[in-house]
Amino acid sequence: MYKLIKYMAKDFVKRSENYSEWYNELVVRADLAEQSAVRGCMVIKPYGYAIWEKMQHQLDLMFKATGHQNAYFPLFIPKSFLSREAEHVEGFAKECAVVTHHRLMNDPNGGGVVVDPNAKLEEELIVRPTSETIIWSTYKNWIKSYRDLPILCNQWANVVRWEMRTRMFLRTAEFLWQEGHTAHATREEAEEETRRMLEVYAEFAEKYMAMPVLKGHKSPNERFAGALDTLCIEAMMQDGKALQAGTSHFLGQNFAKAFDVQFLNNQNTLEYVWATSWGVSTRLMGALIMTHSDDNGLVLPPHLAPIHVAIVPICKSDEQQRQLDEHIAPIVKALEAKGLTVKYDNRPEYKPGWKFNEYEFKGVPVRLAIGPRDLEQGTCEVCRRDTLEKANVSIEGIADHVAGLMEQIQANLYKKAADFRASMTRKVDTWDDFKTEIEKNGFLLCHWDGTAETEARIKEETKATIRCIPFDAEEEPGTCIYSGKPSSRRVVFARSY
RNA sequence: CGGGGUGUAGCGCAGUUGGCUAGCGCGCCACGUUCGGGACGUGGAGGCCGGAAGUUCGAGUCUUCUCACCCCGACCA
Repeated sequence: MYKLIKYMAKDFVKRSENYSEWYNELVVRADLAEQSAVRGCMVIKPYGYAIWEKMQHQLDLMFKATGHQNAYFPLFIPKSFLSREAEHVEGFAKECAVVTHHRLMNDPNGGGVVVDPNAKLEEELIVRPTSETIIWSTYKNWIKSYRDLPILCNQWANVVRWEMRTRMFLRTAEFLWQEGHTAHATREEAEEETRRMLEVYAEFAEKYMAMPVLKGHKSPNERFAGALDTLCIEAMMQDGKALQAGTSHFLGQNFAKAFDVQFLNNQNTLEYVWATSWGVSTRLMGALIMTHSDDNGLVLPPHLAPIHVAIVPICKSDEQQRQLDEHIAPIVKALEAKGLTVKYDNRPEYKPGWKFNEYEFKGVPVRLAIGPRDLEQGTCEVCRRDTLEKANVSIEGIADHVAGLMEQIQANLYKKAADFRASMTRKVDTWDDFKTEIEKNGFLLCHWDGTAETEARIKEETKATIRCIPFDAEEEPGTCIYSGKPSSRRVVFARSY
C-alpha cells in the first residue's frame, strides 16, 4: 500500500505565496537553467537541456512520420529581405538584433577592442527572429513546377527577439525552437498541413508532456505577422494563466508573392505557391514546469524525464555498501531492460535523506531506497514523485511494478492537469461577471462579437485576451459579453504569459 | 523605457551618526564519528564590498555617474 509521506522542501517558496518567484527559483534550484552574463539570455544546464533533447527527439520523430525533412538556413538575414512582406516586417521590426560591422580593432585610446568603423557592412544583417524570409528567398530557386511540390522542411535553430522583459524559458532574447516551412500547390493542401501540424503539437503536448491543450484559431489580432490564419494550442498553468504552447500558420500566398515564388501547374499556367509555417520553442519547458511541478520542486512526466528511477542505497559500512552494490546491480539491469533510465546513486559523501530531496526536487518520477532491512526481506522502498507516496514492494517483479508506475504517473499527471483546467474553466455571460471572474484567472468561455475593437477594449480594461477560438466550439447563439451584439459561439478569454 | 527595489566569499544575508584586522549561516576542503527523509564534531580555504569618478586624515558606509539583476506597468512566442 502506498502511503503519503510528510515532507516540505526547505527554504522553497510556495506557489500560493508567490507564483513567479516559485517558478524562477525552481528553474534554478532544479538545475534546469541559469541567468547568463548576457542580458535576457539564459544558460540551459545539462539537466534542463536533457529534457529539451527528449522533447526534440520525440517531435522530430513525429515530423519525420508526417513526411518532413530537416534542413538548415542561415542565422543572418539581409535587412532588405525582412521588409519584403509588409505585415511581417511590422511585426518583428521592433525586436531585431542587427549586425552592422564585421571586424574589431584595437582601441587607439587603449580601451581594449572597438568596432572598426572601416568594416561597416554594405547591407546590414538581421539576426533571425524567424526564418520565413530567408527560406522563401531560397524556395524561389527550388520551385519551378508542380512536380517540385510540396516542400516539407523543418529546421531546429536558435532565434533572437530583443525582449524588454525576460523570464527563463518563457521569454528570453535568444531561444531554441523548431520552425517548419512548407510549400504547396494548392490552398487546400496548405490548410491541411497547417491543421496536421497543429494536431502533432497537440498530441505531443497531451501524450508526452501530459499537458492538456485547447486547439483553435487565433483571433486576427493575435495572428502571426504575415499569416492569413494562425492555429494554436493553449495550455493552462497552475496559476490559471494561459500559455501559448505552439502555433501553426497558414500563410496563404503572402510570402510567395513577396519573394515571387511561382510554379507551372499541370495546365501549364503560372501560380503562386501556398505556404505554412509552424513552431514550438523552449517555452515548452516553461509550460512543462508550470503544469506539473509543486511546492517540493519539479515534477516530470515519465515520457520526458531524463532519469526515470533513482536508486538510493542505505548502509552503515563499506562492507554493507559492497553487498548493496551487488544486490542492486541486477535490479538496475532489469529496470533498464524495460527501457527505463536509471540512476544508481551510491555516492558516499551524501546521506540518503539528502539524496531523497535532491531527486524529488529534480522531478525524478520514481525513487527506490534499498537498505539492510530490505536485503533481509527481499523488498525495497518505492516512492513516487507525483503523489509523494511510498510503499514497500517485493524485489521480485520490481521492474514490472516500476514500469507500471511510470504509466500510472504519466496518466495521473495528465488527469490532474485536466481536472485543474476543468475546474478553472467557466462560462461567463455578463460583463460584470467577466470583470469579477477574470480576477480569479482561468479560462472564461464567452460570446464575442468578432470585432478587433471589442477585443482591444476588453484587453485594455481587464488585461484578458482571446486565447483561441476553439475548433470544437459549439454553435450557440448568444450576445457579445462586451458589446451585446449577436455572436454564434463562445471563445476563450484568459490572462496569459 | 517609465516607477520601485537589490548588488558585500559559490549561495543567502548582517555590517550603527564614516574609524582599527569586514562578519554570520549554508556550501566547499581535510580527518573522525554517522547513514531508513536535508547528520555532527574539530580544523581549514575562500573578499578589488557590482564598476568608475569624487568628498575625506580615513569610504562597505557619504555624493555623482554607470552597469547588472529582480518586482510592477507599456510590447511580445
